[in-house]
Amino acid sequence: MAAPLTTTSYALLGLLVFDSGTESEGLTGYELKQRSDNTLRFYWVSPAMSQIYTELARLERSGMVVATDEVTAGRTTRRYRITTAGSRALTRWLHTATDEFPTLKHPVALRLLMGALMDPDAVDDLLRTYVDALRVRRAELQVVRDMLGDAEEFRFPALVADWGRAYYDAEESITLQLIDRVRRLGR
Amino acid sequence: MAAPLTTTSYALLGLLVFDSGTESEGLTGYELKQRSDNTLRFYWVSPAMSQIYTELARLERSGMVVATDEVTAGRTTRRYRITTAGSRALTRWLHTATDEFPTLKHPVALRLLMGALMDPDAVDDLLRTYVDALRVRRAELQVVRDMLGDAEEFRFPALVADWGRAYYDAEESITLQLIDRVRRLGR
DNA sequence: TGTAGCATGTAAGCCGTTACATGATTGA
DNA sequence: TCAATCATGTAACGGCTTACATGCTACA
Repeated sequence: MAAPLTTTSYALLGLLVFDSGTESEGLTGYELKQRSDNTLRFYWVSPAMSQIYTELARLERSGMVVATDEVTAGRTTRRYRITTAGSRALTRWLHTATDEFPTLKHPVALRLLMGALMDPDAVDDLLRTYVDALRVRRAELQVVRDMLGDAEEFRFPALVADWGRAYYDAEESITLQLIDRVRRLGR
Repeated sequence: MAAPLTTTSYALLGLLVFDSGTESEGLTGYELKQRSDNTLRFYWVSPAMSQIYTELARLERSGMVVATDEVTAGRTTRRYRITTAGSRALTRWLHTATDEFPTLKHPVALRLLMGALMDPDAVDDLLRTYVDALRVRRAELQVVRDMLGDAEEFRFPALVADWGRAYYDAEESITLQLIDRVRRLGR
């Protein structure tokens, strides 16, 4: 058995397996970065470019992907495709029961925990800034959701995008309630 | 200016500042771990024991905390208290506007993204297991919330605990809807 | 002509985890 | 007496980020 992959590896394999349906030449590291900025970032992380290249090299060494070099006038572009082994490994991982719970690092909640040390205005500011950021995020996700449409092949990504949207909506309404409660506290 | 602290450092300082109000002798690394398991873990992370000791040593070097050794018959216990410098640094950090957005690593959403590669039953399983885990978490947080009560000094932690509870509730109801949608898809 | 985007990588370093190592105290 | 809990640390290492380094291509 090969060394177990990280979740981020599987996420990248997921992007590649989606692409493989379309009979394309594969994806470059650069393109992979763009796709992960579009989708993965909302539910996992969007790895740094350098991390993607490192990961890709590792996946290639373990036979999960194959690369083909396109040499176009002095410049080499590497395109990666998922292999049968890669897609088998991915499917196996998907079917492996897991008890991993989502990890949340919430700097706003963390700060609010110490709200007693803050000016009331600063607390209000903190929460309002967060609501604004949530709206921006929600809008960004909406763009992605619109791109997915209701096409058969994008059913699951669309489902997850709807999930994300509902999550941002819930966060916003909770935060607005908090703003209210904090204001009443202040007086 | 000293080297800037990590968010986790500030989180630990927050635990220490809360304790300092009660005129205690300070907290041991071990106690700090217990407290972070109780609160921080829901909104940030609960660092490993070894990380807490490392962090504490660093905070001491930079004058944010002071340690006193209690030597009790062959055994040494170190208790840490926050210093004035530490609490000033913490307050400054709290008032520093930030645009950090929460980081979410959601293995369930990530897997659902690739739901097309899974057995319908496996997808159902995945989501149901998640709902169960959410309920456990919610119950754990409820215990913490009950401990906080409606005491003046725990107002903000209580507020944040309510936030967490509302978040788990929202996640549960969204996930239940997803289970339904996925089941309809399957037929 | 210059800047934004395409494209690929290496190096240094931090944060944090797991594994390892050790020993005292308390209560069933 | 034995297990759980209290208590403190070191070592090895992995994942990921930022900074650095390089150069082509398309377009305004």
